Amino acid sequence: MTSESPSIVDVAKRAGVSVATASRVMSGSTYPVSEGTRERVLLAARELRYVPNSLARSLKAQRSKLIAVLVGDNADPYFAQVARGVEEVANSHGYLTIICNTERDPIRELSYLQTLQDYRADGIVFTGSGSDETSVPEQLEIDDMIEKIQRRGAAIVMLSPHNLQAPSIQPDNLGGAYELTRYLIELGHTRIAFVTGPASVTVANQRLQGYRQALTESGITPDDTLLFPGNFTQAGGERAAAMLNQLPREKRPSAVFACNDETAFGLMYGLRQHGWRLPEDISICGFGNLPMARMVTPALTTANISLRELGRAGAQKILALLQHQDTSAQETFPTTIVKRASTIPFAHATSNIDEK
Amino acid sequence: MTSESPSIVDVAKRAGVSVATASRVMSGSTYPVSEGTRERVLLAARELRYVPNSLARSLKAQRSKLIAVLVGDNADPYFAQVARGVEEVANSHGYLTIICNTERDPIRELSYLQTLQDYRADGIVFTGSGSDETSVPEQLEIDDMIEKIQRRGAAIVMLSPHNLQAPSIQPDNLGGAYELTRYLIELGHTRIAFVTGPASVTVANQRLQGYRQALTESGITPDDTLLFPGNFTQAGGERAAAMLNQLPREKRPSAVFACNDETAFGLMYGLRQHGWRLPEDISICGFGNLPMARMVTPALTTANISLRELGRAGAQKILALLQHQDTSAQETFPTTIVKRASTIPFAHATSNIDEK
DNA sequence: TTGTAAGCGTTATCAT
DNA sequence: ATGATAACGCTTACAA
Repeated sequence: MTSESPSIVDVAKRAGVSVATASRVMSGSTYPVSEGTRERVLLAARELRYVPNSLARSLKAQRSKLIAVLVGDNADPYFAQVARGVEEVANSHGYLTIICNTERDPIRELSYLQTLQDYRADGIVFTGSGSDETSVPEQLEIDDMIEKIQRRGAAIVMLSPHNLQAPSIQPDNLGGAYELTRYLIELGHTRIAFVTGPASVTVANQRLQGYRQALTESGITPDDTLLFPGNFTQAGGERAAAMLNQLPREKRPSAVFACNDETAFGLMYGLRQHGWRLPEDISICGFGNLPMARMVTPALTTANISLRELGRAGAQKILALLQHQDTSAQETFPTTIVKRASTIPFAHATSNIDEK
Repeated sequence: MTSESPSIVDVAKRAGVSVATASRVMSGSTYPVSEGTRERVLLAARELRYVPNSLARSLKAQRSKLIAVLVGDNADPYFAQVARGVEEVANSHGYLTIICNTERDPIRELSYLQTLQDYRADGIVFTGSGSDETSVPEQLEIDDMIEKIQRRGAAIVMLSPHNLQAPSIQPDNLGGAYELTRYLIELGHTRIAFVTGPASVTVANQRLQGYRQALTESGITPDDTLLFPGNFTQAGGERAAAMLNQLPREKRPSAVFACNDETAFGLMYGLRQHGWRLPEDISICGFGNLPMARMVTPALTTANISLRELGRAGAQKILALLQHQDTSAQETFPTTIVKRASTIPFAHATSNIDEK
């Protein structure tokens, strides 16, 4: 138990030099040290199996070389990929990555922020947060905390829409949803349902807005009876399927826009359980283009977000901020729609044929 | 930039007490402090917005309250879920979780272990490592490193088979694969192909072994021409599909055991691209029971591993070890097979019908 | 080129 | 019950 890890003092002693010199060698300082002593120190360190203590180093240096990534849920492939991207860049720059699952709960978010402040994390990448709700008291505290963290010199980057005072890289949710809806309309669909995300989550509402905008522009009045509540999970999609199935035939939409891919997967599964044939009975699109989107049957039409790349970009922005390189405060991250088999022309849909 | 975070010294000054007293209050020590002073300290801390420095605390306490989880790739849902479970338990016990993507590369593994040693991580959960290759020089160094880490007093737990000196919780890969293969045999299949995992990765070979064992016991001689190389990815599964498709009709298997679910997904996708109908043309099973396994068409027969729970168990074992509670060195984690639509009786298979 | 010593923010030991 | 002080392991002025 008593782990007598050798410290730099031991190394110095063994090498017969001062701690300062030993430190200069071990820390890779540019400070001049004669070749002879350098080697003696290195040798001593090797012999003692010396391991520098990052905690002490960080304490002294006032920077931890720790980057945190706050995600809604790492078990969700969306977040898992973003986190992967963050870690990739962080690691290649000598940073460790701390992962925090917030479950989109402001209380948990706040608690993590507090802890990360305690640990003097150098950077924090936010994703899967962002609520429209400004009335929640925690939101104010989060605002406050974020400011404190930034004042300390740490960098914060948001990868989802947020009304906080921090640089962000935001996927073009509105644009993607708009394009996707336009595409459905071009296919001839007019009754297009929408399965929402969790209430008051900004990303979800941005997508809803894009959907509505496309409808309106095409002269279709958004019909709120075609809005079904979801929560970004497969289970939510399945519940929406049950509700769709309850609808009298003539009220059924010929297409559904699911707020994210997971929802679309659950929706497809649920509808099929209820005996619907896809895509004949209904066209479906998702959002995100998860790796499974092309694997399901029928392959899912969706909007691609290069999630791993988004994570990488987030981490890179953190690094840039830490070096006080001016980076634009708000960047947009492209989303491009991917047309696949889950959406077919209204002309081919059974809902259309039935009506004939 | 100059972040004048107040330290405990400032709090003490403001409260008009010694740092010792302030510390006793702030650290939640059991040491007696009069109610009056306690409140003065608390007030001062609040006014100064004092945030204890975990780095300093860890340095002093010789424990970092950091737990690391080493995964092959966090973008793989298998690992993402395990990591989620680890983080869940870690967080609820006041630990932060560091995530490390090793890409199953011993060099990267070693480098992470080194860094984690530097940071004095209290615990390390390994998963997605474990090679049969003992000849690789890095493997020896990893052994060495692990021992060093343990000597320091840190806890290490393996969640995949490993020939290292550390406690482990291992999913019953052999048993699951055995059961799954038995099931295929019961369905009447005799020509059962196997898509492997990455070469020399122990988990993959354990599954192969279970498959072989079941065949042999049923009097079927394992046929190595039915072994197709995979690598635990969708892409690997797709390549295997192409190879299967090349096979002359009479040499085709009537069922395939894919070494994990991702491979099975790729395989299904690939085969369908080549015009195969599933499950009529071939039965398929995977391993892992990822959330998508039930969503694909046909729903995938597979062996369930409660991955999040596995991660939780891993973290719990770390905590137990840190408190020197004796926990059994080697635990087995159950796998249970889940029968779904992707596997049908040989009697219903087209390969059988064709032969008639 | 090398060494001395102060300090990063805590906590624990020993006095008082 | 409270306080002074010495660590924890490292880096960096400042001296030599």
